[in-house]
Amino acid sequence: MSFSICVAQCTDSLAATMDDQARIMQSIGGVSLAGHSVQGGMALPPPHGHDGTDGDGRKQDIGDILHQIMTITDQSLDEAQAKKHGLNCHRMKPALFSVLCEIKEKTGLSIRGAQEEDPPDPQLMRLDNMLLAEGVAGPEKGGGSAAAAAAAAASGGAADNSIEHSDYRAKLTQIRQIYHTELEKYEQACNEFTTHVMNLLREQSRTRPISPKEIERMVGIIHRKFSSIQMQLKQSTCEAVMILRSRFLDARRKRRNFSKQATEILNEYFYSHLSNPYPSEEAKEELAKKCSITVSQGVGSTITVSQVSNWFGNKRIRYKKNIGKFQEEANLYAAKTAVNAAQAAAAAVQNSQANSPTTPNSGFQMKDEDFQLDSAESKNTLLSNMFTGSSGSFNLPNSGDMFLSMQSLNGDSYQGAQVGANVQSQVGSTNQGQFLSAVLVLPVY
DNA sequence: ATATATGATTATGG
DNA sequence: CCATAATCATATAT
Repeated sequence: MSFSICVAQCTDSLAATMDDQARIMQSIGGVSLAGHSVQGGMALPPPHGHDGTDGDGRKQDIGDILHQIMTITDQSLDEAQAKKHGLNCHRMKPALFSVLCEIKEKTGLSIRGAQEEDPPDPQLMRLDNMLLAEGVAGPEKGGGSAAAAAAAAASGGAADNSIEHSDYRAKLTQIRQIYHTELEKYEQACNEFTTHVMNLLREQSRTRPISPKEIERMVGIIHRKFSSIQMQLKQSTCEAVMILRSRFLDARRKRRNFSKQATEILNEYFYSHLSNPYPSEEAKEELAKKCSITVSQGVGSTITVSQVSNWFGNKRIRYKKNIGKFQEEANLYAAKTAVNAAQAAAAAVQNSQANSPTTPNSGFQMKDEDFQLDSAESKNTLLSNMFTGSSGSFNLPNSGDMFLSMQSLNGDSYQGAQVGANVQSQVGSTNQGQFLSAVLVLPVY
């Protein structure tokens, strides 16, 4: 058939379009639009039988049509619009249209079927779960108000914890807000685009057959596209959260030693309360305050209550684990407190300023009656600690070492001031000497 | 470069 | 929530 042959000669770019038309033309057989000139000057072939007697003229007509089609983009929008309207109004249009629909229905079924409901992407689910777990997705907790509420709630007990985490939380909130904003934006854009496309298709459905299924498919494609964009968003959000988290954890893990002074204060408390090295909450707060005060000159290394707790936890366990290693330290600090106590006592008794060259009592305030009590307690517990190896509730499982070492130092049993006297004759190391001399000062008061 | 010290975190139990 | 014990990871000493 000459028509189809001709059509087959079309350029590749037009082939698909023309193929449809060729089939349509074939299927409508003898029906033609002959005799009805179309607005815009496009003339359709005159009525002809299919006897093939007028092949050349027909070819010429078709050539014209093709030419017009190919140059249609050269025409103005108004012209095209008018032409479209003209076609729409053509009296044969309903018949043509129904045929087109029919064909479409047949061919469309084969187009579809291959791609259908894809299972939920496991990776997407993973991302969703993670975002949910990180609190990025899920119910909005009100951003700033939540942070404020949390801070308020924590201000009593774990204020430091909240402060430590506050900027992490702030950043997380920021990420969440961006995420939600973007998500909403995408959602909106998706909806807008969908309705736009649907309107377009509806508009086009007047001139070309579009089945509801096709629209549905189109919407599906759009949604898939947008959900893939959303997945990218989720992915980048996850990434941001991960980076934030790792940075935060790194920062937290980054260890900075306490200042010498802070360590001294903590050690002093520890060894003066060796029998029960469990500072109360208030005591911890005070220690934290003291430590941060003494170190105030440095960078803002504010030692928090939880840091004090950490310190005591570590200290207890490490002391208990290897008492021998801490002996020197224990003696040192015991001596310090003893000296201070002695000085305090001496000062109190003599009502004068008894300054010792070994320990310029700069860091310690003796005005405070608490401290004096502590000092008194420390003397007692210290002595019993040193010579029994254990005391109070802070029981030491392997206190034998200590006991032995002390025994080697002091073979006698312990009896109050006598101990000091006995030990005095065996002063060996400077630290112990310091301690012992300090102890010997005790009877002064 | 290796060893030790140390602050922080985690797991577990009360 | 607090204590302990183990562990991590870094800081500092050797």
